[in-house]
Amino acid sequence: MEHLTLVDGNSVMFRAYYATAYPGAVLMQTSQGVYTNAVFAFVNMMDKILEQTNGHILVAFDTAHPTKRHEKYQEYKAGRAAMPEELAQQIPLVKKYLDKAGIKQHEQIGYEADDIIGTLAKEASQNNIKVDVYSSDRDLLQLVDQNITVHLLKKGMKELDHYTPESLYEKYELTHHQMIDLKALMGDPSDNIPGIPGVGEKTAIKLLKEYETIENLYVHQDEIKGKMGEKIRENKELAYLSKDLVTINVESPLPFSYLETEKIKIETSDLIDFFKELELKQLVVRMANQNQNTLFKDEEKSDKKTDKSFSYDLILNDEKLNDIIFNHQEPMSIHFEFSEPNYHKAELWGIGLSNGENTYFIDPSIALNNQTFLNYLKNKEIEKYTFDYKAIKVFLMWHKKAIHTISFDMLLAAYLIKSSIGKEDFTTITSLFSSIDISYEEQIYGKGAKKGLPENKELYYEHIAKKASVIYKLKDDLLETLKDQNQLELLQKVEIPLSEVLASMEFSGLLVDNKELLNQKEVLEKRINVLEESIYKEAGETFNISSPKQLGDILFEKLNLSQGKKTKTGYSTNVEVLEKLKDEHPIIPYIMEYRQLAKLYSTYIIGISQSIFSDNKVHTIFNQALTTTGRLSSIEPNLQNIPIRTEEGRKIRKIFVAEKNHYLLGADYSQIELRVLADIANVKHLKESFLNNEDIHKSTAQKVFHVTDVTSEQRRQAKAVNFGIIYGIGAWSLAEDIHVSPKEAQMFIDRYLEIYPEIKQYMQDTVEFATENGYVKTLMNRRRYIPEINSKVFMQKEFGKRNAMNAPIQGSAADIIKVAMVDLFKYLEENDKKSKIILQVHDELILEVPEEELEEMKELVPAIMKKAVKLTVSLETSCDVGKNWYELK
DNA sequence: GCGATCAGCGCG
DNA sequence: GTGCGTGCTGATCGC
Repeated sequence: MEHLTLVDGNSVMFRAYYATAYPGAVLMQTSQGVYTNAVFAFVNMMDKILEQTNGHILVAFDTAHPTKRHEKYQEYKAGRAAMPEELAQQIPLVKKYLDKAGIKQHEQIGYEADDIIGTLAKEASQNNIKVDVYSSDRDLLQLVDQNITVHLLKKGMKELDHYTPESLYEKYELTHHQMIDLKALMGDPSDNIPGIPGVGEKTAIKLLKEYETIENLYVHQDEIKGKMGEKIRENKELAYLSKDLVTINVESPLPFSYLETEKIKIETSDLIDFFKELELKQLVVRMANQNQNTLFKDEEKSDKKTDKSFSYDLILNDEKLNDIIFNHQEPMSIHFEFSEPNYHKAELWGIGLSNGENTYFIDPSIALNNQTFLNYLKNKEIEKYTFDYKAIKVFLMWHKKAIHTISFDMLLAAYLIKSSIGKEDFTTITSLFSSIDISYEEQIYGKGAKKGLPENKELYYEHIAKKASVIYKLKDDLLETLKDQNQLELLQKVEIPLSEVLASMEFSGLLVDNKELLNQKEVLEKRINVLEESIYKEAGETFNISSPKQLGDILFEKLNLSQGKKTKTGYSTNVEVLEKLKDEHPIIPYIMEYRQLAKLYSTYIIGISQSIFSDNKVHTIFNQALTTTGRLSSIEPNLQNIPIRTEEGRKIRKIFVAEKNHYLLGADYSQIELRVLADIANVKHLKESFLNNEDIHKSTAQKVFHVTDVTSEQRRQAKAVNFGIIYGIGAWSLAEDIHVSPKEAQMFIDRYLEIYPEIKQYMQDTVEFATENGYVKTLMNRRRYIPEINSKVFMQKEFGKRNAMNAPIQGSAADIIKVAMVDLFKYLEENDKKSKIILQVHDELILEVPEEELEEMKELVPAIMKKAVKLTVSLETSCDVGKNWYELK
């Protein structure tokens, strides 16, 4: 043995936690709500440290028990803020990780991690063994010697500072022996070590350079003049006590020696299983890859990877497929595996089929040309179960094939049970509802540019087949849960039928006017070029205007404009900051215009061009199982954020047009969220206003400001409050929004809640419900879990409250329009109408309508939307038609 | 050359 | 510390 690594476990864990728990951060959690951010960062840190070791390593921890230091000084570490609950929960997990990784760990009652590390380090050093210590606690610098290097983690954990006797002297001009005295003189507020009052780092270093040690300082105490001298003489006791407290005990009675620190050989699969449990996908994949490399030597072990308890049959030809389908004219689960998430253009990699007892992998090129199989898919009498039905449906539509009668979709069911699964994959969702072990996609197919079918075909045959079997196996459990939670109707009457609607919308697509697109592209290019020139001229040099960093340098260093707030990485240059600088320099208006046009150009003109298919249409994908509130989202391209608020941006809408002899028809709910609020909170005055068809912001302003004639400014402010209320408002941010002082903003809110007292009551009740049950629900029993609401971290808890207040409102509005879509689609289908729903933008629907159906649809669409759900307030809708999207005002 | 992250900004 | 839910872009940085 020639090298030893010692890690201050508590200190590294703290850093690991706070590196990922900066204010406003959403902490990493498993789908069950177990916090894992600190474990993840800790493991990453340990991986880096392990690369530097050759086998001997120990991680030391503090215990909760008092130490010798507490006996000597009751106030030791007093006043230290309690460890956040989110971190405390992860300590046992980190310890478990160390066990699984074969890394020795130690904690000892009466001693701190420092003492354990100090004792082992000195012991090893005396035997001429090189020691590396890792911590973020500067106290450990006193251990530095010829053999011991101390590595201090800096903020964010990306960098380490290394301290040897030489570098220590360079930085402090003190020897490592003097580090104890330095700390003793300065004190340390975080450990509540007093030090000498009035002595900080500067003075302490000066004193130690002159007198070397505290002991010698007091031999010469009378030589020191002035106030400083007095203080030093007065606080002799404190200085010695402090020195005693900060001195690491390098002779702690440990039950083992530095020699017994060898890393134990481990079963990698155990560690992988542990990471899987915690859903730390990155770590699972990393370990699996490392493992693969070592497995080449060991063939036996690689057999262990294939699951013995799972078996499936391969179907690679028509005869066998005919046979199988003939024998299984019964409900089965079907899984289509695609080469990429965009199923409009994806290849089909394989099909899984299962009836619970038998599971099959079907060659995709066989399946799509086999009439028996295709007949099975479109047989309306036989139920099928899927995971992401819409993907299969749309894929088959592109191939002119049909599929019918889906009675269960695992993705939608899981989403209704727990809407936070939105961003998770099949594997994670599976592990949330069962203990079935199934590989991550990345393990099978790789990731990013390297994604593809593995050479070992059985690997993906099994994977795809297994997915089908999982769908079948989990079906009854999930349906049972939905039934218990009163959500069966939401699945069967809303979400699954909605899948059909969305599939049709996506497949229909939205036609693009190429001439208009090109025209706008050229106009924008010219204007952007002119603006660039003006900006360079004003700045006196060329630079990248799109780089906030470079722009910040120009504005705040070169032109010396008054800077507003800062971001994590530098000056903020966002629109709010620019707005304030508008009159300070002529360059600012140019930059603001440049920003606007550059956004339109890159995101909408160029971005959308890239998503146009060969039919000259864009085919978006609506994600039906993503948002935590129940809304849809739209990607590739996102058609839910096409500009409208400025005239400049709104022109983009001209590029989206109706097909020949068709019109676009847009119908939107007016104030749907406020109406939902009025209904579920039973807000008397709000309901009356809606009943009387009043301008809701105006009537709010009349009541808040006690006036009959409302100024436009008053209406604007009332509108901001109305919106704010829906989001779970705070006075501070409302103040920002409507440019008044926080105090005035608070007055507005108070007045508002006096006028609509039921809202206040509703908000209280909702937060209370969420605190007790851990979730909130919508009109149609959609749930959103809000674990943060019971957090001890203030910010997290407040965030939870706002979510609790907002989710039922936003979610109920989402429920309503979903029902309307299903109703409308059904009507169009049953009555053989040619009109098609093509877009949904949260509170509006857009249809493509043939000329001959136009008058009918103008009546019908709003009518169906209005009566989708019966509330105690009416739902009002407006309706417009035009040849392109721009004309729908 | 790729992936992750940040700042910024578009929508309801 | 400070109003909800989204997706996409270009710049930047680390590997």
